This record gives sequence, C-alpha cells and structure tokens, in this order.
Amino acid sequence: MTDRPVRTRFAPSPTGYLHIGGVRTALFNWLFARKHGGQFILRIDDTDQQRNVAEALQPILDGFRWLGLDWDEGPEVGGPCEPYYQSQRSERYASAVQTLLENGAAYRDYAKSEEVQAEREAAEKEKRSFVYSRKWMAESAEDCARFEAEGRTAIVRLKMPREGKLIVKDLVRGDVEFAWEREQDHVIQRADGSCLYHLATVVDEHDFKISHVIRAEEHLSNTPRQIYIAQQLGYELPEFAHIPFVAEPGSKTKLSKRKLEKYMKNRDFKALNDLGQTVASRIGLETSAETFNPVIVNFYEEVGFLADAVVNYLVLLGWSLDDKTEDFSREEMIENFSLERVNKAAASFDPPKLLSFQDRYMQKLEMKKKVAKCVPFLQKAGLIADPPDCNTAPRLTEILTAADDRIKVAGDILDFGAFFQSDEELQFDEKAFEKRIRKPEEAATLLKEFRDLLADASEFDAASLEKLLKDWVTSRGIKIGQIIHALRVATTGTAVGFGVFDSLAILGKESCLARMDRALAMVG
RNA sequence: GGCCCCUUCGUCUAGCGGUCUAGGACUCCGGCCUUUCACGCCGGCAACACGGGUUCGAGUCCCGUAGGGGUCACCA
Repeated sequence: MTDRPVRTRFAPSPTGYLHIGGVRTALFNWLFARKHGGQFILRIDDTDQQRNVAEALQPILDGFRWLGLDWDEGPEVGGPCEPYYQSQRSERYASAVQTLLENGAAYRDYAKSEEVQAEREAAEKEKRSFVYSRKWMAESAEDCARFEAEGRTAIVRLKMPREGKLIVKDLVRGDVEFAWEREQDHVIQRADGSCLYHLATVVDEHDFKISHVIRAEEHLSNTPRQIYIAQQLGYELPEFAHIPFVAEPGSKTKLSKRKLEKYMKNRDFKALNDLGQTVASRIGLETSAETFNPVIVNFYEEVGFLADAVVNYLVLLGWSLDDKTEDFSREEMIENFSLERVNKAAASFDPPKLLSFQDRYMQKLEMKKKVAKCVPFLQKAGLIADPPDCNTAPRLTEILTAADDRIKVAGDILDFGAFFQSDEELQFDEKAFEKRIRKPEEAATLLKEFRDLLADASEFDAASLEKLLKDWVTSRGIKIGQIIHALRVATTGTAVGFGVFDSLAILGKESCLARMDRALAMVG
C-alpha cells in the first residue's frame, strides 16, 4: 500500500441506464474511499458517444444519488481536476501520445488495417500467437514521408516489450504474471488523432491522482499494457484490485443487459421482472425491456425498493465480513469494508435474496417514511390528489398499519387501491366474486343479513366489528368462513388482503354498505 | 485455440492444518399460527469438482486433471 491519499473512481459510459454489476463495482470503490477518508470520483467515458451525453447521463447520476453513493468530484459537482468528461480531455491524451512517441515507447504505424488483419490470420493459421511484424512502422521522418507518398496514413501504436515478464500486484488476486511476448502493439491513437481507451484511462488516472483502481476482473488482462503506458509516461502506478464480476442468475457468466430474453427463462428473475411490470402498468409507466428490467438499477427505484436494501444486498455479492453478519447500515459497511475480504470467484445475481433484504428493510422502516414512499405511487396511479389532501397521511397510515408486512416494495400499496377508489369505481375480481359470493348457496342471504346488521352498528372500529360478526355468527349457528370471504370480496373486490375487520373499519360504514349493496345487486 | 483467473449446499457465503460428524443466510420441502394473503415460529433436505502428494493430521499447503469464466479490436 502506498501512503498516498486514497482516491478511487468509477467511469460510467453515458448509456442511459445504470447496470447493477457496475453499481456493485462503484459501491466497492465508494466504500473503499469512504473507509479511508478519501475521495470517490466519477469520470465520464463519453469518447464514442453519438447521443446527447447529458440526457444519457442523467439516469446514471440519478441512480447514484438514489443509492446514496455520493461522488466528490465529477459531473455536476466539478472538482480540482476538471474536466471529468473524456471527450473534453483530448489534448491531454494527445500530449501523452506525443511523449510516448518521443520516448520511443510508441511509434507511428502506416499499416492498413487489412494488412495487420492478414498477418493476424496468417499467425492463426500457423497456430502461433500473433505478433505484429512492424513492417510499416515509421522510425524516422523519412519513413513517414515515404509511407505518406504511398498514400498511407498513420496511427500510433505502443512499442511493447517482447521479452521478459510483468508481475501485476493485485490487492484481490495476489501476484499475477504476464509474459510481454504475448502482448500486442496496441493502437493508442487513430488516424484522426482521437485516442483509445487504455491510453485515456491511464492518463486520467494519473491526472485525477487515483490511488486505487478497483474494477471488474475483465480488466485484469488489460492491466499490463496500462502499466506499460504509465511507466513510459513516468507516472506513479496506482494499486490495482480486480474484483469478480456479477454473474447471471444460476450461472457464472457475466451479467449483461443484452441477454434479457435468456434471464426471463429464470423463474426468479422473471418473478422480479413481473413485479416491476405490475407496478409500472398500475402507475402508467411506459417501459421498454431496454431500460426497465432487473439488471438496471433505476428499475428498483421505480418499483419502490429501498436503496439501503439494494446496497446491502449488493455489498454481499463478493464481499462478506464474517460467518453471520448480513445486515449493515451504511456506517457499518464503511467501517468494515476491506479489499482483503473480497472474494475471487464471480457471484451470481440472486433475485430472491435481494427480495428478502428488501422485505427486512421495509419491515424496519418507520411508518412516516413508509407513508412518504407510498404517496408518489398512489399519485401516479391517480388514486390520490397531487399534492395530497390532509386525509391522505392518516388514512394511508391506517392502511399501512393494517397491511403490515404485505407491502414489500412501495409500489405494493397499489394492491390496496380499493381503499382509494370510490364505491362506484370498485372493480370486483370476477373469479373471487364467483367463488365467494355467487356460488355458495347461502352467501348472498348471509351477506344481506349482515349488511343490515352493519347498518345499525354504532361502533365501527375493527374490534367492535369483529365482536359484532362473531356474536352474530354464533347466534346464527354458522361458521365464520361462510360469511367472511364473501364479506371481503364484497367490500374490497378481492379475495386477498389484510384483516377483514380492519378493512371494514378503514372503509367506514357508508362505503361498506354501498359496496355490499352493489355486490348484492350483481347477484341479482 | 493462446494467455490469465476461478472452483465449499440450487444461490450468497464462513472456514486462513486439528475446534468440521463443515457453520450462517436466501430458496425449497414439511409443520404450527390463521377469515384469505403475507408475516412470524419450529423442523428438514442440501456442499468441500476429481486425482495425486506434503503432514501424525487437509475443505484449509503443493502439483496435476476436469469444469467454469474472462480476455485476445483503430469498443469501453
């Protein structure tokens, strides 16, 4: 470990959405920086962006904000190392290329891409590993002139060592050895002067004074060339930590946003997705599989997950403290995080486990906050006014109290839409109505009898109603099951939900009677 | 295919030579609770990839095999 101030970074591409695997990587960077009192920096990889960057970046920044992963430097907040957008840093890259050229660590190459491709194929055919012949390498101004006279244009390649080895010291994996002869003369600058990723990354890391490069393991094999670039530029090397990637559910393959169709065949993934779709359709959210699915973090926000639950789940994907602790507050996470305890093997994304964290966090959430989380969903569904009137909070509190653990994500409040609809609007679930009201012989009669009893009730709280019904059931000589299901369907429209007496009390006498009358009328 | 990485219950993991008849969590399966649903509670199934070493002793160290994965761009 160096004694440099700790500075970590995450470099999202402005693609319009935040990938869950990327978030896990960002989280580890953030945690490490916070733990060591350092800075967490966001750099934007927008070099090959055709689209509107600001627009495509917004969901990503929103995602980070929602998760509570604050960045010390980067877009919107600025910082001493501006600019943080790669597209604005081309001069820095170009000057680094110039230095490399002057050092002899890079050269102008006049080969046409077909020519290099041909060499590559020939090598493949002979089953030897490909090494560029450097046939069109310009070593002097004369060479350049000669090649240019042939109508060729130059790109810049790294002049990589062709013997010896490099040991990459990795904080997660230990020492990893690479042979230089396997490395290629990678292109670092195109004919049009634009620079490539590896060069840009190394320059940025130096300019931003990044002390620890914590990234997914797919970058491990890129590390030698980056180290070479840094060394040739005279940069102090950062520490490297290659963390395992997040894998597909039930597989070790890297989780990707492109393989949704495959994931949908996974029962658990599909269930999570369906949950999201249900909420989305109830709030009239237009969704496309591209931008709204469980691989994308914004999905969780839209559906009403708690950021703390998502983060807690994610931190345990590839990291653990001990053999039993699973729940961590943000402070505890920061306090306990260490790269030494990061695993080496890929961890697959497991929707049920995420859901269980969400359940637990929701159960712990204080009522006031729960109410606040649910309000926007009711508004978007058009069930309450925006801004809410003064009845909303108390009523919602009553409902949430009665609903208890049944609200797993904030969007689940829409399961109880019946309490916000007018008596006339209430939709009866056809199947439930058939099974509980129309089909049982006595149901309608009993419902009518109880309705009249209810009409005379003086107390309309849950406890009184329960006593009322139970006494009546006893005196009438029937079982509670013969009336209670019909009662639920008649008043809430559905066969499932929280306690019937709570339901009646929340609805109030007037609504109960109106709804029961409607139901009875439907039986005919 | 070359190079590199990885390998404990279905999944996330604990385990850093004896405390492992391998622990926890999620899932799953029973049961209890119960007016439905959910929660909760109790119980259960389930793993050291394989083969060699080293050692008095190996899930833990070494080597090999197999399997999985990553990477081999004028993408990032």
